Amino acid sequence: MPELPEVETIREFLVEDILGKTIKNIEIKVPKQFVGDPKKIIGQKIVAVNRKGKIISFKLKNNYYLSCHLKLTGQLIFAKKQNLVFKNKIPFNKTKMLPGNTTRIILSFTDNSLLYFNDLRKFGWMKVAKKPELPKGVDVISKDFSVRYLTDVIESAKKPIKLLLMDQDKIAGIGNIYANDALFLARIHPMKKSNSLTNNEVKNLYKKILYVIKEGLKYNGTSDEAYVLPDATIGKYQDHFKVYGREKLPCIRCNTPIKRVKHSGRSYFYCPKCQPIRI
DNA sequence: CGATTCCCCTGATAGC
DNA sequence: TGCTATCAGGGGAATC
Repeated sequence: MPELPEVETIREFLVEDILGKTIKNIEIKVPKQFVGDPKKIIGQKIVAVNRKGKIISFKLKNNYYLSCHLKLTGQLIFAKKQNLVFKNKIPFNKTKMLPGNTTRIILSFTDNSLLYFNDLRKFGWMKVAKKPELPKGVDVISKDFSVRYLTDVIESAKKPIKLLLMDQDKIAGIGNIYANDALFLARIHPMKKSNSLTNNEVKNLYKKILYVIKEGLKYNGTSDEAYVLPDATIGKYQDHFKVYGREKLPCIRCNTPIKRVKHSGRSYFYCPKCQPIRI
């Protein structure tokens, strides 16, 4: 599921691929996934490729923005021309060519290159508006995300710390993978009440959050499901998971089997020995 | 208001 | 083999 490292990796690739290009046409195959007036983007040059949290926004020459959220299974894949055969299999698509069975929206540019928005589960969206769609929270890799800010947010919340880390209205960019892994490295139980963390725990957690996000970026994100880079290659952070996705596998630190519990419809992964609920 | 559940969707998987 | 029920999950809406 695309979180900050995945979306930032996509953004960096798209700066190379489509920044400065002019949109020739848009084909919307699933109308519910596109919000706004598609005519507003036709003939417009892309003058910036931005990101905040998990949302990517293309700024257009006419000052409109095309924003995109990939949710669980969204993909943004670039092709220099039609009928391009990709070297890699595209997850959840039957062939190595696009458009595929999960292609929902297609942008074409005046140089005949294309950007495909694929999304198996149809939860993602694109939106055209005069302003970019922005999460309220502070972006994790912006300079506004400080120990001070994290402390303020944590001290004023009672909910489980993992839920807080994933709250996009507070901190933008962290999802289930990096929240679970950061808490493991910080040796904090994911269900621990936010306002029960000590100052040292918060400081340490801050470091571990930045560490796992940087690890995610270093490996071009996590491709354990649908996520691929815009060139259809895969990220590799899944080979470096700390606890996420490791239910019943030995803890990388103490060999204790990793536990997985469900709460509020989401999975919590943790090592019962390294992350005791009481400290 | 805070906490929890439902819902959107479809491929993978388990159960019979 | 083949059909059916269950599950995963970001985030907004509905409900408790």
